[in-house]
Amino acid sequence: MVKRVRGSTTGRPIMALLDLLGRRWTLRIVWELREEPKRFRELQDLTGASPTIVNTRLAELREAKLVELDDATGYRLTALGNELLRLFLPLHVWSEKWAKATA
Amino acid sequence: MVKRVRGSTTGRPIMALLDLLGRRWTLRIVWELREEPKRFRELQDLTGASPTIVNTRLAELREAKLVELDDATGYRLTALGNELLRLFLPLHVWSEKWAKATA
DNA sequence: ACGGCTTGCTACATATTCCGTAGCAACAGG
DNA sequence: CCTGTTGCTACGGAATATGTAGCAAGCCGT
Repeated sequence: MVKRVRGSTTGRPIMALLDLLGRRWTLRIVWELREEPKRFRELQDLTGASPTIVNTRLAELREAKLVELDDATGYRLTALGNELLRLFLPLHVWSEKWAKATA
Repeated sequence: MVKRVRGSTTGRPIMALLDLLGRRWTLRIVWELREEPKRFRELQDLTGASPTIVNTRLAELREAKLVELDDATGYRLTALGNELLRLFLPLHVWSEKWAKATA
């Protein structure tokens, strides 16, 4: 497994971030963790992704220090991950507007 | 080509949006269009993605009314796309902080 | 009218990634 | 023990991405 981030040879953090978030299920998983911690299988059921992918994405997110595993409660966002999520929260509102515009 | 958005059977716009943005190169392409319009080959060179994918993503983004093609200048964000981008701009600053934290 | 250039876009074979199912080892409770 | 839950992995087939080549249409200069 390659460590280097795809398409981001520039070394610019924003590129690495866009690459990380631009992977199937990554954004969705972060989103599902927005409120309460979730178990591995919960994330599986909620997203509908295969365990292979859930595991891979969780590993990437953990390495990126956006997600951590608390044995007692499950996977949850780190402080850093929460900051990121907060940047994404306006998307929820905006997506409603977008849905109307594209309908 | 399937119209229905992957993994978003719920009908919730946020899921459709997260799915659309969570595809390889989508976020990156939107990002590259943040300032000036770009030509097809410019996007190819900037991102390093294959023309097949660039074309596919541009088609998706155009259908989502986030990107449009102006013959004179190239691909650019629509008004809607610009709104979305503005929600993402704080990512740029945050990514620097994130890079330091993960280093 | 011809060559040379750029435009958006496509074909096709290969490589990578993802999916779906099954199942593992560790642990907890009954 | 038996059963259930935990995180996680193996593996074969399906979907997606890559990399290279090239097409048709338009423009520009000669």
